[in-house]
Amino acid sequence: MLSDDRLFVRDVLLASCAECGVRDLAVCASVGDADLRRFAELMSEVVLAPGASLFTDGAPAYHVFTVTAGVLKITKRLPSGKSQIAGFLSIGDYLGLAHGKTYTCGALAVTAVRLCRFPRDRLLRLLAELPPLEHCLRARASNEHAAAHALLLARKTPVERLAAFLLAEAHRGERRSRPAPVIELAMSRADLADHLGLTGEAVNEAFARLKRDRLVSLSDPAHVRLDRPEALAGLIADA
Amino acid sequence: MLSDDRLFVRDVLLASCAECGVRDLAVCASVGDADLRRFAELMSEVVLAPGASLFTDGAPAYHVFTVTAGVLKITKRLPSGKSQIAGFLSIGDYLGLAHGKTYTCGALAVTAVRLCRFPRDRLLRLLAELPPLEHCLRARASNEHAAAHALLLARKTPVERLAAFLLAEAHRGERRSRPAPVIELAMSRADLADHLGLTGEAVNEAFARLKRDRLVSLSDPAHVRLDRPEALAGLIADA
DNA sequence: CGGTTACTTGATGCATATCAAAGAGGGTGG
DNA sequence: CCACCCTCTTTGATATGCATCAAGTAACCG
Repeated sequence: MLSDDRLFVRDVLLASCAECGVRDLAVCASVGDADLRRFAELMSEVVLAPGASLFTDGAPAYHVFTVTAGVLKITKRLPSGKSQIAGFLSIGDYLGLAHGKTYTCGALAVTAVRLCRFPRDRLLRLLAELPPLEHCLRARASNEHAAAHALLLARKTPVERLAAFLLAEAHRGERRSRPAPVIELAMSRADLADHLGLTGEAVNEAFARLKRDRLVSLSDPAHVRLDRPEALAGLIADA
Repeated sequence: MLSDDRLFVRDVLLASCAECGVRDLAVCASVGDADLRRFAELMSEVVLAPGASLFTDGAPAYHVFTVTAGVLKITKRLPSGKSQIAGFLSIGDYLGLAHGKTYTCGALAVTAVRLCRFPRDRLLRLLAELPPLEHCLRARASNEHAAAHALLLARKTPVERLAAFLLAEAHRGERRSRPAPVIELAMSRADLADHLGLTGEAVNEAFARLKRDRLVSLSDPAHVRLDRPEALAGLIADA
């Protein structure tokens, strides 16, 4: 996906961020006029053609960006190898400020895109001196992370949900009795169904399938033996 | 749901938390022996019969609890008025430490339950002097909150997902152009479908239904006019 | 003007919700 | 101790809804 041939970078230094028409839409608005010059000195401009990749999931995070025009899609690699679109960014949004040293997601241009680019390490040093900007960045980051995470969990089959629940219960039980091969379900099927977002019948059918495939065995409705936990974990497509 | 007749509270002060058999399973383990006496002085014991309510969603949060036996279900009231089971708690878990002054969820006994009860305000004062305990509490709280939130979003129809997305886009657009009656979708149907966890056809069908019900109108595939945003919001059963 | 891509529409099949009812377990009262 | 009733669990039949497959239409580009 590293189609850098379609990625055009022009190190054009604007006269000043002060002249930026979209400044008040972005985090840049929280930089006072006094500090704006030092801020602008870090910046260079990037232009992407539609479909071009800005950075990929897992790549070293050298830069932080602010979108000044166009739309990008943020992709997230799933454990299964496939990737899903976690969200879209447009004018005024920023991206690339990962916690670690690599990007935790990929970014591709949907339309033609124009961005302001900041070297990550130099921006981080500057952040320490500009509390309002840092605050602004962190606030936006947490918001968008939460929203993005939400939709990724939407598609789950009854078997997947039940498997996830059983493994979670087994894991929680491990802190008491070590091997924890049998878990005790104190709640009714109806409560379990409610919690998993299913009907009682669907929960039962899911249990039936797990039993048929010899993944679990039930001595009675409340006691579930996990015969092949690793196979159970395999059912959960993506965490 | 306030079946307090079935809620038996015995103010039995244990000789000491030091004799507690499940202490090492709970957050109490992070209280050193030296501080344990002051900690134990706040504690009283509570016993619940199966089905009994410990506290209800929105009630004033006077106490914090640690489960020493049995299983509770945590219920969360949804905007639509119905409530859903957000999770189950058992031995070693604690509950009731809300951020505000009221409980953000309800708690009902599934089996017979025994708990240790601590007055919230006095515990909070003690927390300030016991950093390890506070750290332990906060860590557990964030984990379980995140896990609980995840499953609540599982059941969404294509129309609900699309409506939520359109409203989010409209809201995001408001920071640029004020009334924002028309939103521009730069991304393809396929990208949109991927993001919403649907197929392109399902997205289309959802658009068709929204058009048929006069909630939105499309001049072309990329421009969506929200004719009745409030009705759109009504489609989203629960946030 | 032909080719390509994206959007839209229709037909089919699978999976789960919904509706309905029959067995299993536990508790109560006779 | 037994019979009865009640709740929970389990099973089956039907219907809806979304995915999948397949084809047609419209816009864009060479």
